[in-house]
Amino acid sequence: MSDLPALAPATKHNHARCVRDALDTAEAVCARRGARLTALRRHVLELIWRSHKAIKAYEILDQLAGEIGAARPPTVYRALEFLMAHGLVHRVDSLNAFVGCADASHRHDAQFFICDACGTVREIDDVTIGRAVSRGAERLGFEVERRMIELHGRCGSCQ
Amino acid sequence: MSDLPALAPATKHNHARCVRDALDTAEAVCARRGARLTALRRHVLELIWRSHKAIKAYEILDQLAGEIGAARPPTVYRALEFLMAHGLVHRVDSLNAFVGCADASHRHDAQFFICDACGTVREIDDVTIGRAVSRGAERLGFEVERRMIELHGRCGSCQ
DNA sequence: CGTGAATTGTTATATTATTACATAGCGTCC
DNA sequence: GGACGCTATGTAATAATATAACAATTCACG
Repeated sequence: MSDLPALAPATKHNHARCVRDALDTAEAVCARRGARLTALRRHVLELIWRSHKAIKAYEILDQLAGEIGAARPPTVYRALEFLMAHGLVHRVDSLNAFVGCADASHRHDAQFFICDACGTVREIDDVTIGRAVSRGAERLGFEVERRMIELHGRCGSCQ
Repeated sequence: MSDLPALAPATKHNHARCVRDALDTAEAVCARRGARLTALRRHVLELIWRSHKAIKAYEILDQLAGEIGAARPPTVYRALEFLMAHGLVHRVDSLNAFVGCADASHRHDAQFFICDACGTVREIDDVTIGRAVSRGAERLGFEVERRMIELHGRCGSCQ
């Protein structure tokens, strides 16, 4: 399992461009809101986008430490908190890890398909799933505020 | 937020019986499989069933320690591992906590509705949600092995 | 510039979980 | 019944994940 970009092989994927787009979107989103995408936060976001796998907070920490010299947990967790607050990054609860948001330009539901073989996390927003959940909630009289939908298994190229 | 049983108030709920049923089912499931529901494992299962909230491993540990005297993390985690392996308990990843399985008698999909106000976790098996997920996976060529669907919000009585 | 708010640094600690190895219980085969 | 082997439990240490609390710095804005 390399650290290089992991995506379905059928997908012609220019990852440099993929990262650039993510960072550009992040800049735009933050600018629009008057939020400060500082060098540190941007750097953390970039580390997260090095691959399409979920990355752990302490992996980010190690990489930062290797580059900046000093880095402590709060540095990373605060950056993550900011990035998540602005929808630029998602936390994958079942992995205690973080992944770049595939479409940070607007708020949306998301479901995560996590390949346990190669580690790739594929984010989709499937309205059918969303609606099914909403109807289930309604039947229970439950008001949903946060949805965590994470499916583990094997991606197409790892089966 | 008390530690007493928490369920929708409309639900007339005899919790003593609810626990007894859970333990009986557990005995039956284990007997059928030749698995040993030891005193310790049974005790942990009982602690988990004290309420319909998710309980943390270290809360179980504290309660055990108060009763048995000594108790160390592996004791609890091993019991949990056993109980989960036999479908008697679910892990709620978004809470790092554990909840009794509402229907341990057979394998099934599950979705969890977690009230962030009172802590109650309601487990349902909604085929519509299940099917929607399966179709989404199919479209991606993804083979799902484990589903984690946890919806946070407010239950009917906490809105 | 000077000021207040936001950001980052730093130390310590809390919380969650596992590894590794020792001991004890328990079934079964002769 | 005793030796063997397997499963379960005890114990100590530590790894992995996350937050609290307070100090120092930076930055926007007047």
